[in-house]
Amino acid sequence: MEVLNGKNYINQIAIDCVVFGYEDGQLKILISQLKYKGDFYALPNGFIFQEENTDAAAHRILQERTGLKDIYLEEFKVFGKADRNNKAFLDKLIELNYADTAFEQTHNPMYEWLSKRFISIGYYALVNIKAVEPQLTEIDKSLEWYNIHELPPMIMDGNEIAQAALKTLQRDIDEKLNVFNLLPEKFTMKEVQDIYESVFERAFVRTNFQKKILDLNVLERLEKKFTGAKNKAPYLYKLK
Amino acid sequence: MEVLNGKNYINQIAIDCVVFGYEDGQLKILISQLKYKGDFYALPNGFIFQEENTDAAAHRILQERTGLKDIYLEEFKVFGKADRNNKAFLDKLIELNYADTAFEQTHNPMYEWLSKRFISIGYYALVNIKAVEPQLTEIDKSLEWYNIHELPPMIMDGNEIAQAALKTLQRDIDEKLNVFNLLPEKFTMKEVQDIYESVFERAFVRTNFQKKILDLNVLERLEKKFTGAKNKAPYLYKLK
DNA sequence: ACAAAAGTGTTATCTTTACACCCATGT
DNA sequence: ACATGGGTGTAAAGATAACACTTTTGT
Repeated sequence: MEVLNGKNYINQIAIDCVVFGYEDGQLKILISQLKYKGDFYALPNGFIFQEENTDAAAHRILQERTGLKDIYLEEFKVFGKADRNNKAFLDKLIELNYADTAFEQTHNPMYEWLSKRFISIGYYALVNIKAVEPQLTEIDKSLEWYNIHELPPMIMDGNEIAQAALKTLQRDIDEKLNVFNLLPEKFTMKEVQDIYESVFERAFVRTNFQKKILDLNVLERLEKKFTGAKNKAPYLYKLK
Repeated sequence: MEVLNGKNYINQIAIDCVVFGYEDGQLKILISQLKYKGDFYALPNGFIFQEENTDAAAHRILQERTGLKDIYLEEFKVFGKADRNNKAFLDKLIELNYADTAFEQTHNPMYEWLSKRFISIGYYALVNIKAVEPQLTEIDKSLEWYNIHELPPMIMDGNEIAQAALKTLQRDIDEKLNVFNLLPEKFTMKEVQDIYESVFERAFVRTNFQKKILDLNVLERLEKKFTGAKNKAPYLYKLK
């Protein structure tokens, strides 16, 4: 049983979260830039308390960063390569930030703890982006949304994890009908289609897409949405 | 870094394997009965070495028990409840086997190590049952095949893990085309159908099933298989 | 000849796709 | 009036399901 910041975490296991949101017609994920010299980008991540369900840990990690309590979450893959550790990242960070202070790597318990081989459990989350107010933790310089198809290079295998999450979403989206977690209570069909097109990186025929989604029989048609645009106003829908 | 039998394993992480095989028209999985008093049944499981990929660990665990080197394996789910530990099982085992020897639980390092909360990574494997020669490890009384729909009660959440594996197989089987890993090099269409019917617990119309599988365009038709039965001999197939 | 199981073919039904057409909205 | 995007309908194409029919095998 080891300790990080006085917390009783399980050793050598991490959780990495790929948080999907939808905004301006784009599918995005939440990425933190670390508040250290050097452009370090990372997925929201954290560790698991000894007496905490792994699912609960993922929820806690995301609540800290999004303020949201009830988040749609799915565990999707374990990342467990033997050489999967933070050493390269930590050494670079120390080199760029603590070069003059002669950082004691070999006997620093935090360095020891963090530089071990880590197995990470990948979760993906679908959130209503408007409901999120990104919360900086003590190690974040920024916490922002990036288009899933234009991600900055992340530390460790962050980019690989994000791609695997997207692939899982492709597999799950029709089966679990979880797209709607990305949208506010009321939404238009075009918004649903935008998300599908981002997820699958291809266009869908508008009219057939509408039919397919309505045939799922999970949506209730509401009033029209008048945007001021000079075209027919689309209907709003909500989940039944 | 802790030690079990002198091995350098990662703490508090285990691997549980659901090994599927097909025999006598039935889908079966491999289950060990432990060589202790009390009817303890368990999935093939083990731990991960510090310098070992998790996938490699799963392969090693299965090679020890099946003798097979190249096994079709898929990681499918993490089992991470906070109360997931071996305590109840170990205490029962000690009560039934070491009652008179006043087993020192509190300071026995093996007990300490094993009774901690464990996160388990679930893998499922598909093997040609004929190629397997179950190998007893030092803790097994027997290692046998059980019909997936008639499993004995296992220690921990073994039964839950097996059910989750089956559910994953239902999802994967058409997409990954991995059924054929359950069969020998040459097999008949009926054998493929038997497996599908076990996996989905429902009947398929024979003629349509044949068409569906052949339309996948992954099989090559070979010679007929004469069994001595008084009916038309079925063709054998193999993967292209 | 016959029973049992395997293989082929045909038709009906359901799903998916492509696209024509009409409708509402603001300038 | 018209450009723009939204909604409905229809027909063609493709996939799935039901089932009749034929073939092969050993007794």
